[in-house]
Amino acid sequence: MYVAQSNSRKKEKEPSNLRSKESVLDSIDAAILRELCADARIPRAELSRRVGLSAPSVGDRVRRLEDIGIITGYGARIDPARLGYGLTILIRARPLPGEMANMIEAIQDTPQIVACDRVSGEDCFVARAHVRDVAEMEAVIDRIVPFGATNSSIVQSSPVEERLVEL
Amino acid sequence: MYVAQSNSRKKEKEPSNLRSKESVLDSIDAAILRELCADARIPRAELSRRVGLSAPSVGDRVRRLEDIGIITGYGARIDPARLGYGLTILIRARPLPGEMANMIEAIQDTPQIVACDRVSGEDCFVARAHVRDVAEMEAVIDRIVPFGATNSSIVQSSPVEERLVEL
DNA sequence: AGTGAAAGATTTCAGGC
DNA sequence: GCCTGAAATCTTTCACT
Repeated sequence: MYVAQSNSRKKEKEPSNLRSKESVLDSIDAAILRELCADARIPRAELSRRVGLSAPSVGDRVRRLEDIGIITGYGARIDPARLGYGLTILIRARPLPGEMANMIEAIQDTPQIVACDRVSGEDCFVARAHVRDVAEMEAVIDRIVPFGATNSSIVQSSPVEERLVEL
Repeated sequence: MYVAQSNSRKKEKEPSNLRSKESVLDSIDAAILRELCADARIPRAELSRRVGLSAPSVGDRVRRLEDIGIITGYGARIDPARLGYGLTILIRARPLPGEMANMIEAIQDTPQIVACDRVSGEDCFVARAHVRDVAEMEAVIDRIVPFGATNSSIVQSSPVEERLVEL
């Protein structure tokens, strides 16, 4: 099926600047996301300089990225070690039959656990916790153990620090 | 050894407001951290209103929290699903003898992997990746498989979304 | 630490290309 | 969609309580 797409009646605009309503990002949007992930509080003037656009245009794009849900918010990064939580641990857990709800509740009610995913496969949960020492690690594990099997590991290093997917 | 600490010559200040140089946070610091984690771009005036302190004082505290390394930075939160990465997967991996360096390199060079921890115990690495579909999941795994054993899971939900440790 | 005000930036809004 | 320029806000800093 052939449809003439060129030379149709339309305003003479740079085709490369056209972006479909909610799909892909152009290279400038990608640059904006990278800069905002690195520093959410960068001034608009500095941001616009780095991506090569005027401040109002950058403002429009940032607002659009927020509106369509690509940017969901802005947060401060906290160093748990400086708060006294010197150990980061990962806990894999599989609830006993009938204990799923109790295990979820125990995980959510344990403040040292800062993130938890439910995953497919043998393990059911993978949780991340920050603790002050091994004794507190044990205490955290003991909150989950009543409801199933756990397997804990101490994080030694992070070969990949939190980063953005390819754009 | 007895040293008189009360009634010594000092300015009459509220003892509860004294904070040692780099140790604990008072409840206002904790409130500031919570607010900034929830919204790093909150205006100072609004922040000071929420924590019940004047804007200059809040500014001082935020600067201090940055200076002593508790706040390490500010970042934008991105929704990978809106970028087309509809699947989040966790990959546990253990390198074959002599393949440790190659596995680390493969992990770091795979852009879909957005975080990776090296942990103690049987598994050596726990990586998080965002992929567009199962085919891309397979492609990511295949980049690591040559260097050791892997065990992959699909993230189904997150009972605990990224949150701050107790303060 | 708080208040109040002034100076410096930033974000936002016009109007035009 | 982007730019220049001005208005409205916000942040920062300073002096003083």
